[in-house]
Amino acid sequence: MTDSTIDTLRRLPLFRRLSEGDRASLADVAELVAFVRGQPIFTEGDPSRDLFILVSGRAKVVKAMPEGRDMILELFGPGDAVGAVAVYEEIPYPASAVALEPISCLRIARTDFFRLLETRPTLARGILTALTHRLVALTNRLVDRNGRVESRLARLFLKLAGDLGARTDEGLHIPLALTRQELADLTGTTVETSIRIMSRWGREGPVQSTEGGFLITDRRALETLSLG
Amino acid sequence: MTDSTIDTLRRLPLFRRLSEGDRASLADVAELVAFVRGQPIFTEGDPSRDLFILVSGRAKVVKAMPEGRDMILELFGPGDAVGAVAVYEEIPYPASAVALEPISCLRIARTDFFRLLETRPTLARGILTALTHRLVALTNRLVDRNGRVESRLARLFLKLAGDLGARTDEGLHIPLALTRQELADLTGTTVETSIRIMSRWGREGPVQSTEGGFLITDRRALETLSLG
DNA sequence: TTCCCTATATGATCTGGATCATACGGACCC
DNA sequence: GGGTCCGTATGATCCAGATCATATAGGGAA
Repeated sequence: MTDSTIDTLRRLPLFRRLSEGDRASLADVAELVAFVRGQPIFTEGDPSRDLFILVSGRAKVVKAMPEGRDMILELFGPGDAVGAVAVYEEIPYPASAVALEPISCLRIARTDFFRLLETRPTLARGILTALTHRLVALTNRLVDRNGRVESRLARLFLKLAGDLGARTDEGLHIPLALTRQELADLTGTTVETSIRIMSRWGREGPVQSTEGGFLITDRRALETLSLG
Repeated sequence: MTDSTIDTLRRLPLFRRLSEGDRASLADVAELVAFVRGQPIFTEGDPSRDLFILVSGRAKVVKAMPEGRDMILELFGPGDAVGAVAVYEEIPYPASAVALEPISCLRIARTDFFRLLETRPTLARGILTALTHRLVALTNRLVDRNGRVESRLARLFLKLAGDLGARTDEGLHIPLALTRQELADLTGTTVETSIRIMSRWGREGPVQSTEGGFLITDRRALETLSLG
């Protein structure tokens, strides 16, 4: 397993600049684990024993709101460290992480993580960068919660398109199947409202639902909507 | 100036654990500057040349929304580093920082900041901790934006009380003068709504406005409201 | 003093979207 | 086959709070 783990590490931006020795010692303590769609990686309130680094697939970090509603705090993709803050702060996971599709990730125990941090300064630098990026992203999420729901949904699809959109002859394809509920959790609205907008868009508008994802047929219209 | 700067550094949590030598080299590059209430420390879009560390007083970080409305992203107090992310990422300030009262802070130029980061690993560790704390705080801000406006306002006052409330015989006193507009910017509502709630609370409710701040007369009632 | 500007205050509307209700197709299981 | 989920869909109703409008009390500046 160790050899393929080293290969995996070599492909992740976070670890690409490490020396071979660093990567080897990291591979020693990292274990490759897989999850199916909908499976929790960890659950809100659990003691944070492990840090996870996404290798393939996407995951959501959700926080259960007091009224029972869920709120999606972040979407993670390959190379992102999930649960890093909880592990670093030695607090229980403040939110749950759930696989949005079949994923694989590296699991690193807290104790190993801290040992690595002490012995590999370059790793600390990489983590610092990752954290500042997440701070910027979270700030944007805060700002994004303003305006009409339709604008927020439009902005969400523009962001998804930027992150993982693939040009096809029919338009921009987003290969990520999100339920209307998940769209609602991402934009801070209710299922009914997200369904209403999505079905209207499906008829006349700029985004179609496809099996396994979405298709943006009119990016320009989406940009106009995102401002309103 | 350097001597008093070292004294100042010794009192900030972020730098308390540094060696005397570390502090001396930091004091060499830090300059103590003052701002009056309402004065911008830096402005959104400006190139991020300097990092600021608040020594006394409070400041707000605001982002101008497209519709002209302002949004307060964070409140900073003594010991907090303002503009750290922009400086570290070498991007223009993504938001403005404005003094909420007469403040003083240390200004450190980007180049000096990076030089310090390289030569003083303990400093990097301290910054890492500060960043994770801010991540947690920002996440809470995201979650806090749910529920009725009155609940959000109640939660805001409970947080302010926890941060800087002082017990008096009449109740918990918050020595920070925020305008109704700033309360609105913090809770994501309009001036009119924040004025309505504050004047109702002033008559019958749990929070009174005083010169120079607020007085919480019924913390229990505020906690009840914060859940609604 | 008068003028102007800002913060606070309060009333009168209007509406986006939450809430409640009902319905329908598909997947899975017994 | 007939249940029982779950995701999607759509209509009907309702209300918190945005918006618009107007008013009053300081606080400077001239």
